[in-house]
Amino acid sequence: MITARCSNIPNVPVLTDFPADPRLNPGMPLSSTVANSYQQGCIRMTLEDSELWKSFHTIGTEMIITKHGRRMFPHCSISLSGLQPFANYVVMVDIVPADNVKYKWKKEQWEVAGKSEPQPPCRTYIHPDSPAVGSHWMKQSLSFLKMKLTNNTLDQHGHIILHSMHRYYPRFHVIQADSPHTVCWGSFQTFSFPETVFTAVTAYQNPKITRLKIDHNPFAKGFREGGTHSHSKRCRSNKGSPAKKYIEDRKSPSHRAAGLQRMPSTSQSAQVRKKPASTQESLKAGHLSPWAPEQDSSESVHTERLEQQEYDYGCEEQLVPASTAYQPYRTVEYPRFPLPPRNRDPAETLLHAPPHPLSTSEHGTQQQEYRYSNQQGPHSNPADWSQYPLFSYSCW
DNA sequence: TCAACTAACACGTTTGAACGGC
DNA sequence: AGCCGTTCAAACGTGTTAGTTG
Repeated sequence: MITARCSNIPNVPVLTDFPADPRLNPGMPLSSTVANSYQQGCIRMTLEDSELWKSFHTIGTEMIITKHGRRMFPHCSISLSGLQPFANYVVMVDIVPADNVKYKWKKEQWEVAGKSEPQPPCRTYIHPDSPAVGSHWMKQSLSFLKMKLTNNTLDQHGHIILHSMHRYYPRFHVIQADSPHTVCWGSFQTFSFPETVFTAVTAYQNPKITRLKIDHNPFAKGFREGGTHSHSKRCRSNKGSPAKKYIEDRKSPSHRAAGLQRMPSTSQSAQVRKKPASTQESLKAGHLSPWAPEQDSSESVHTERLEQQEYDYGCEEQLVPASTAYQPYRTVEYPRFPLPPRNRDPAETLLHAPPHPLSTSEHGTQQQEYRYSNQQGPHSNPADWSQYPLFSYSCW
């Protein structure tokens, strides 16, 4: 079930424990009808590990943020198709608020705890392979494994700055550009996935999330054994540990004969290719939270409530059901300057200027500045446009 | 008093340099 | 000399926990 659609707002999933009052959820997507303005040759994006994401989403994904930066788990990994093989593209991610409230964990569930904090400086993580030709991007999946989240607003490492106890979702941008420094001239498309919404936390609140992470995150294997991961449990001998066995296995002749070697490191490889059985088991075990989508997220992204919303992010964005490759019903192109010949009304293009995640009603000024900049043409120097979230951060 | 946050901790995984064999 | 596979230690990433902060 494809649910891509056109709208002026970020597309986020519907979480049924969100407060019913739409004023508390201005970031919720509109349930607009699917447009038929399919554009030939437009880009498809697929979320890798969508089953894993769904497993977390079902419970209510939480992402740890720390002062020094913490990776996401599950991490963002996507695959692309429909790019022009020999054209250069820059792929980037930013993380934007899913709504304008903050939450608290109370009595085993999330509750609204008031209006959101002023948004921290929004940063963009540019995929380290950028820029690369379309054939490169389409060759294999793109992993944003090394992207880190922090709650340190003074962070100097370029990590994505978020507020704890707020909900966010990642947006993926594909920009046709020869350099990250020219992305502001490139035509770009924005994608988001309904199951990637998460709550930023400094410590896990929902124990189900902890268990799920321990089950799937290789770095958390030290916490797998036992129901409670007490300190005493962790202080155990290395004897028979997975790592020890791993080293021993690699030494054994059978290991060599079987060709079991350490995989070459690559930033492109998806960490979790197959959903372990434990995920399904945990789902079967009744880990369905009251706010979980009760059906495939690709079918759950529309709600009536959303139709009431008018939330002007000044952008268009494609909502991508993760279970299938995205089939664009409508694409958004932000043309270069000077404009290449396109069958598009330039005035319309300006209306769809790249979104500023802060461009909520509270941040209308910045949004206006952004649009103004686009209308005026290229910025004179990087410093001019680095204030805008899409161009503020690169990771190479 | 309580919720949120921080740093330290121990453990597993990843990385990459060094080494040896061909 | 160059390639390939193996080894291994250091660096990194993880969730937990106790203490701190507001």
